[in-house]
Amino acid sequence: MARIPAAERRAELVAAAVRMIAAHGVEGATTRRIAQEANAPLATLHYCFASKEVLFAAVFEHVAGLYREVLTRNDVHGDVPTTAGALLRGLLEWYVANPEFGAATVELISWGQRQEGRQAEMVYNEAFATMRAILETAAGRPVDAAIIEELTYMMSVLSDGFALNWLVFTNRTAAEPQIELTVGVLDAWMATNLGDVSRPARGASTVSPAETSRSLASWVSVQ
Amino acid sequence: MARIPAAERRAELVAAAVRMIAAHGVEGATTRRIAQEANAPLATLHYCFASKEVLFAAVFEHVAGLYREVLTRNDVHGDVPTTAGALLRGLLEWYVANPEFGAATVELISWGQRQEGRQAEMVYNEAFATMRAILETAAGRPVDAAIIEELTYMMSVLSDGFALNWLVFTNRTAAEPQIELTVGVLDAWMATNLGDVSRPARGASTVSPAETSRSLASWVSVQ
Amino acid sequence: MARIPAAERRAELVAAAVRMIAAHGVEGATTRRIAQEANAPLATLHYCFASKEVLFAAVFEHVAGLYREVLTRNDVHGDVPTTAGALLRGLLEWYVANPEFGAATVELISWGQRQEGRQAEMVYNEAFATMRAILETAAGRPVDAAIIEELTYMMSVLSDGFALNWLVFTNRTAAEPQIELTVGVLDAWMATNLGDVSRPARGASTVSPAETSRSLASWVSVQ
Amino acid sequence: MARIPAAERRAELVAAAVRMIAAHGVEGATTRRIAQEANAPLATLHYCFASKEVLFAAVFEHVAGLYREVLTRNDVHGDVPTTAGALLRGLLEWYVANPEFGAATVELISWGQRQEGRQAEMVYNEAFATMRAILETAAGRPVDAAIIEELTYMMSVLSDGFALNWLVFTNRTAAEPQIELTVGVLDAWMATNLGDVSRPARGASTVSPAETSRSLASWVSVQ
DNA sequence: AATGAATGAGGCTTCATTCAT
DNA sequence: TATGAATGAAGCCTCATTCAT
Repeated sequence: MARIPAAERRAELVAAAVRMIAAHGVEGATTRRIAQEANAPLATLHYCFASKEVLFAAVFEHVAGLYREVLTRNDVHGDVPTTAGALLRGLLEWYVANPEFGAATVELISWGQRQEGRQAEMVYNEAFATMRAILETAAGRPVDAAIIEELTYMMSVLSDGFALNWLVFTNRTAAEPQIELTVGVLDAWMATNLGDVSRPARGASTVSPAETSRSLASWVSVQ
Repeated sequence: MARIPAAERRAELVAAAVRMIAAHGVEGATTRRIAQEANAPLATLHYCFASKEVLFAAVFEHVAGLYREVLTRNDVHGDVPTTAGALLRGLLEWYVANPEFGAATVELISWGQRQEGRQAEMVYNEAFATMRAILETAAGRPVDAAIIEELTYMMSVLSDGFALNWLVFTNRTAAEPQIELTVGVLDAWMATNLGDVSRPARGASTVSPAETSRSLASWVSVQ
Repeated sequence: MARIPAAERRAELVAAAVRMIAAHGVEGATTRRIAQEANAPLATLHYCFASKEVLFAAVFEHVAGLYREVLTRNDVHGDVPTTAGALLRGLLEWYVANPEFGAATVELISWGQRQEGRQAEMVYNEAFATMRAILETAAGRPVDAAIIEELTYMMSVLSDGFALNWLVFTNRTAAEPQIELTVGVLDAWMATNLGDVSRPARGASTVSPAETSRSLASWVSVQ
Repeated sequence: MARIPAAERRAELVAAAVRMIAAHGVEGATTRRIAQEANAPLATLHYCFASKEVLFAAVFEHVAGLYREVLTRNDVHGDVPTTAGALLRGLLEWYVANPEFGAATVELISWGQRQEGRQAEMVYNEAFATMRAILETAAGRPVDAAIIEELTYMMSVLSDGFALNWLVFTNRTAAEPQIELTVGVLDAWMATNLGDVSRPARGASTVSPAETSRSLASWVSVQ
């Protein structure tokens, strides 16, 4: 009966939903559980959100916002490889620090993919857009879209793969070296491929070391 | 509905369960749907499997077997980097060729992680073991466990990350370059960390013995 | 939503309720829908009417008023058979012109019959009273109550039966002959029981004084 | 847990549904109430009927069957007017003897009219078909379809109108004279109009008494 | 006085499971 | 042994109503 602004109630419910999805999966995140977790009567959930679907849409927005925030927070304002590495590291550390969010995200992605509305895509696209913006700022000048695309794609692949593995094993002691390893993979790829604007889309780089370093030189903005 | 021995029914039910999980997710793979898909009475499901959980355990075994088979089928019997690249490529191509199974696997992993029995770990561990065995055979002799560990870890991270992205976008035209890119990332890392810089991403290694220097010298089996 | 005095709101809410009952039946005429249709906040409905039941009581009054109006409007100020026929015809044509209201009325009658307060009876009794008054005026002098009773009863039976059939089939092309037929039945009965055999069904009576013999002689006002 | 043949259970549920509809209206005939009235757990209702809608379809069939039975039982195998009068009287007496069924029927008709499937029409059409068959047999020879149509239409109008009035007032002492009156109305109309095959569809009969009796003579089968 | 916010009760339906044969 | 029949628990959602302002 406590009079709580609707906006606040909504936020509470979304947070509770994330927690329940993390704990019991999308399947187990029932309206009852979510409402109870939010300390609200079941009917209140439906007062704030017309349907579970609508609530979950808000959850998607929330998760997308979290990603944006994590990425923004980890922008080191360095050159492209440095920034990309920092972003990836930020994501991985965030997963390790918030195991529930990793779990919730994986659940949501795979659930959202079967729902109407392509909400899973939305989360990805927003994350891609944020990465892209940060990386373009880091480059300090317009850069080949294809390369940015590849870079963001690999960052998402690596962070997702890391997250799935972490979700399964949640081995805290292994996490740190795994982060290093994963970031190292991105670094290795950037060292080998970054800066080569004319690099063919397919196949491993055949760029000679000399060429690689030169083009890389024009990439790493000294800012 | 002809009376069919329980043993046969079990296999049918597992297959039906896999199909239903692929089609509707773990959430949507209800006992009713599975039984119907297997052309069996609902009660038969519980006659063959004590509970849904037990049925899903069998499903996990089945999926683990699929992974083993995909990996085994893609063993090119080359040196380590070549073999690792081929295994990864095999996984990614398998995901692209069977979009439902990618979805089903992700669902199962994240579901199994919440259940008793660590079944998700089992699937991973079995896949790791298979990769390890193949790579050790490729190496031709016992090798540093840590390096194999890193390699298999990265292969799983990359294939999982790829799978998740593919699950969301299922963009067939983008898939091929993404496969190249993802395999290329593994290559770059192997080249950097194992020493092989110029091996082409696809096909048998054309790396010259000279280039295969340093760490790789002790690694790449020329077979 | 501008603040509107309660008195005005009451009328709006009753009108909205009638519309919603017509459109969705008593079952579907929820407080929410009624409030929204009246462009009023939901709480206002309960501010204006203690309960849904009270609102529906007002709806009954409204419907009773509609009947009174339809009957009054169709008073042709002829003799008794002519007037009775015109009243019945007026009702039937009203049903045909307002299919939703026929539905709403049937719904309300059968709903009201289950509620406390005998509101369905009230609507009938008011309609009977209106018919009685019109017919007594048509007779031009006090007449045998039993005959008026029979006449009004049959008018209600015929109009209700017509309404129910029309409600089910809503066949516009069939409606006109059905009206003729139904009015014709009343005519036939009046002719048999009141003596007027040949009065045309429609328009003013052309019955000759001579034919208006027997019981009707004491009945039909020549005015 | 008592093992009851499904068919029996279904019949019990349908009967319970009719009783609940009569008592609380279609609106108040909730699955819970129906199940309880049938002494069955709620889930059993959905085991026997896929949905409330399906249950209600069965209820419609049941009611249609009752009508057929009442009509058949009241076939006196006389000539057309006698038979028609007997059928109508049978219906009215049935309503008086089973007030719940009248109530349930009115509810169902007005509810069914808003649902998919035109089930209300089905009930009517079946009743019309039964009447038609009985009357044609009574005529002893093929007769003008239009006249049978008019007759059956009026029988349904009169019985429906009677039922609605009875539903509202349920005045047992008034019922008997009302039955006489209602049947009398049909009789009067038949006496005036029956047998006139060429009678225009519109307006009261202008048939002279002589003509009427003659054509009637050819109608009333002496059998 | 008027209304956003909130809610207990109950709506229909589906679930995994067990019973009785 | 297999399987139709049956069911308690729980799913999401909407209802009329009341509370607090």
